[in-house]
Amino acid sequence: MPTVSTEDYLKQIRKLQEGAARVSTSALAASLGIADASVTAMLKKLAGQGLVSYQPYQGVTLTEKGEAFALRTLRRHRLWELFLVRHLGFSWDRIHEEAERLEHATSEALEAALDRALGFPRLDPHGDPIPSHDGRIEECTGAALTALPTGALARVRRVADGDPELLRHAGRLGVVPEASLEVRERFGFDGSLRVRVGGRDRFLSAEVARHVFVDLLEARDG
Amino acid sequence: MPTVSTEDYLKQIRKLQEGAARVSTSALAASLGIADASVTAMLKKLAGQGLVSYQPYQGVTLTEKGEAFALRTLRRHRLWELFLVRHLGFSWDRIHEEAERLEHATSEALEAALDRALGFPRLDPHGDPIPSHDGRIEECTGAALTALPTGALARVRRVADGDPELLRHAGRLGVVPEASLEVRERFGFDGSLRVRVGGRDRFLSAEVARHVFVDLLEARDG
DNA sequence: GCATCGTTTTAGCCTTGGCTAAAAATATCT
DNA sequence: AGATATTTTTAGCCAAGGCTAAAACGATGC
Ligand SMILES: [Mn+2]
Ligand SMILES: [Mn+2]
Ligand SMILES: [Mn+2]
Ligand SMILES: [Mn+2]
Repeated sequence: MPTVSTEDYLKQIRKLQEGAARVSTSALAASLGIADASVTAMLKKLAGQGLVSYQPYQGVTLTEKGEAFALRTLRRHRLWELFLVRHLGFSWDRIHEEAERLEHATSEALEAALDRALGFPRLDPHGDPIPSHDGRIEECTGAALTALPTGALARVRRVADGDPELLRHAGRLGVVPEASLEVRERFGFDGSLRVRVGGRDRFLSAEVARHVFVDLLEARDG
Repeated sequence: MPTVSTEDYLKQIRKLQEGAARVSTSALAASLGIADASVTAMLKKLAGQGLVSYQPYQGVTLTEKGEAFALRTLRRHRLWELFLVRHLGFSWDRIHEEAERLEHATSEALEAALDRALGFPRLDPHGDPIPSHDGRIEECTGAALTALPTGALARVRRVADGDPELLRHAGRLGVVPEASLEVRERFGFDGSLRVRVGGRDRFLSAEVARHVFVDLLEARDG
C-alpha cells in the first residue's frame, strides 16, 4: 500500500513527465514545495520499491507500476472533484484541495461507488479526463483560446485548474466546459479578447485565455 | 491541526471513558491494537498539547479541548457512515472502515456539505447519535432487547456497531433502527428469542439480542 | 510488613518523511 | 580548456509514531 506521500510524488512526477521525458529533482521539489535534498532521499525509496526509475543526476521516470499508481490516484482525485460538485454543491474552484486529501482515503470499493453514482463519467469539472479503472487516460485535446481567430465559434473543452482565482473568475463569466463561445474581437497589443458566451459579451485577459482550451466549431470572418 | 493518530486516540479515549472516569494505558493500548509503551509515549505528547490530562500510573481523561476534538471526529465519522449508506449504496456493515479513514480527510466545509446533503441528521445508520457541530451529543437511550418480556412491542433504536458480521446478520433479518418488533417467545436456557419483525418470525440468539437496543412501545402478555 | 505479581514506564531502537548546510557533480561561459 | 555557476547529492539533524526488553511502580496476598 503506498503512503500519502508516495501517492502525491507519483502523481506529480506523472504530471511533470508530460512534455519532458525525465523529471529533474529540482522541478519535482519545487512543484511539491519540498526541499531538493528531501526529494533525492524519497526518489531512492521509490526506486527501491520499483515505482520509478532513478539514476543520480539524471532525473526520474515512472515505471509501469509507478504510472499505474499515479493514474489510480488521479482517477480518485478527479472522481472526487466531480462528486463534490455534482452531489455536494461545491464550486469548481474549491474542490482541488478537498480531493487532494480524499484521494488518499479511497478504497477500491469507494472508488467504484463514486464512479457508479456519477454514471461512469469521462471528464472532471475542469474538463480533464478521468483515467479508467484499468489505467487508460484520454489525451487532452483542444487548442488554447488565444490561438483562435476573430469570428471563430468554439466549444470550451477544458479550463486549466492551477489557480482557484482564475477558475472562480472564469466560472462567473460562464467560461466552463461545454459552453459555446464566439471570438468577437482580439486585442493584439495585450492578447486579450472579447467573446460572446452565455448570451453576453465578456472580456478575457490573455492570462485567462491562455488557460482555456477549446474545440473549434467553425472559423468565419467577423 | 491534529494528526490522524491524535484523532483516533482522542476518539478512542472518549469511547472508553463512557462508564469509567479514567482510562488506563493498557485498556487504550489494547483497544487501539498498539503496544502499551507506545501509548504511554503518545499520552505524554497529547498531555503536552493540552488534549488530555495524564498522570503517570493514573490513566487519562480528556480535557475540554480534547473532548471537542474527539466529538468533531466522531461527528465526521458518523456523517460519512450515513452518507455512504444513503448516497453511495453501501451496506451498514461495510461503512465503518471507510469512515475510519474519511473522518480524517474532512474539512469544515466538507463536514457542513455532508450535513446539509443529509438534511442535518441526528442518527447514523447504526442508530448512534451524531454530535452537533457545536459539540453536543445525545445520550444513547434504549434497553437491550434481552431485557424485554414476552409479548412486548418495541421499536429498534440502535444496533451495536462492533462486529460487521453481526450487523450483516441483523440487517438480513430486518432488525435495523426504526423497525418495529414484537417478542413472541423467550428461551430462558440460552437467552435467545423469537420475534416478529418485518412480517416474519425470526430467531435471535442472545448474542444478537444483547447488541440490539429498543424503545419499549407496549408491554402486554403473549 | 514484606514478597510477589501485574501494570506501567523507561530505555533504546526503528522507519517515514521532512529540514539545512556543505560537498560533489554537471553545465555554461569565456 | 578552465573557471564559474547551477544542480544534485551527501551528511547530519529532527519529530512523529511505532516496536521490544528491562526496570520501576503499585496492588495483593500471606
Ligand atoms: Mn493528495
Ligand atoms: Mn480537476
Ligand atoms: Mn480513524
Ligand atoms: Mn456507526
